Amino acid sequence: MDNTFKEFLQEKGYKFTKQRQVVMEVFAEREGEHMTTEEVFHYAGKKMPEIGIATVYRAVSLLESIGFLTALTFEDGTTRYERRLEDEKHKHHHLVCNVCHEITEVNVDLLDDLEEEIEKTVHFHITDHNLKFYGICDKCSRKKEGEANEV
Amino acid sequence: MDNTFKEFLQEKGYKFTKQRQVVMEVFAEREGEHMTTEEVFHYAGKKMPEIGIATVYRAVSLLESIGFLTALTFEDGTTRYERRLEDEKHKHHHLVCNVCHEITEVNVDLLDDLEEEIEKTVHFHITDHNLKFYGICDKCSRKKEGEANEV
DNA sequence: TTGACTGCAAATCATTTGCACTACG
DNA sequence: CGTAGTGCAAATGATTTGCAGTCAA
Repeated sequence: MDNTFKEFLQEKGYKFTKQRQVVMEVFAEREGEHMTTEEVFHYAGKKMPEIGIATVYRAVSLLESIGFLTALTFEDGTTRYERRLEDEKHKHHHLVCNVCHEITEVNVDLLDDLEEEIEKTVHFHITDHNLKFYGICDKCSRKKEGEANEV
Repeated sequence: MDNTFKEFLQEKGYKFTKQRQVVMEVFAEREGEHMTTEEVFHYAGKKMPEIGIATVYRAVSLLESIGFLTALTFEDGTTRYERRLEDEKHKHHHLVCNVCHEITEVNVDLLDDLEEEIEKTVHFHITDHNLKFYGICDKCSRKKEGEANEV
């Protein structure tokens, strides 16, 4: 598995260093998580205590630029990263719970029609889009009901 | 017109101060612009040189909380504000040009169906959504063509 | 070997906060 | 008049950068 990581970097002309490896491993071992750089640093530190946070910042932004990661920006301004899956087509969007702040994913391809419509109407060449839904997840809304009954 | 501003604040129990007035005026005079707090500060300073940036930060976030403004967060992490129009229904989305960074607006209501679908499928109660399109605006793509021809 | 990469600490940038002062209601 | 609101400067938090030392190719 490490080998894939190594190639990923070397194909693009970057060195495969221990710290980059560690950062990549953190993402591989935490599929589905959306981590801030601080969080990545925290997990990376468990595997390699000497790693510096500046290095993690540099690694994470490098990995984003070469397509290993995708950056997500939320309403509250925080930036989080997720591992970019191989199948690029598979565009997904995020549901952000306002209570527990958990981020889940949904697949909706309907946006393609929308883009086409906009391109024609407004003459704007769309290359990317960003859709996030905010609300309350199932878990939290059940919890709320429970609390209400306790009164 | 100032009177509306005054009421807007006083109805919610806030004082109508000169600095808040100035900030509101800046937005009123720049309909359609999406400004960072720094930019608001800059324009406000022309009307009232003594105003402090901390006050502008405070004013802008107050105005957002009482519905006079809407905050927008972009991919690059910047937060910008736009004046919230009276007709809340009128949900619009943003087109962000990657070249000139100009932000334009589009109206698309199709998202409602999408939300409904998601609510049913994933059991997530959606209260808000955020959709942005990134690409190249008409103006910039024409400019690019021009440059290509110059070669 | 040697330039890319790293760790560290200092710098930067956006935003927030403490505090004494001011002015709106 | 009394308190919410302000200006200023210092504090904060996230991210970046300069630099001397290190290590992958």
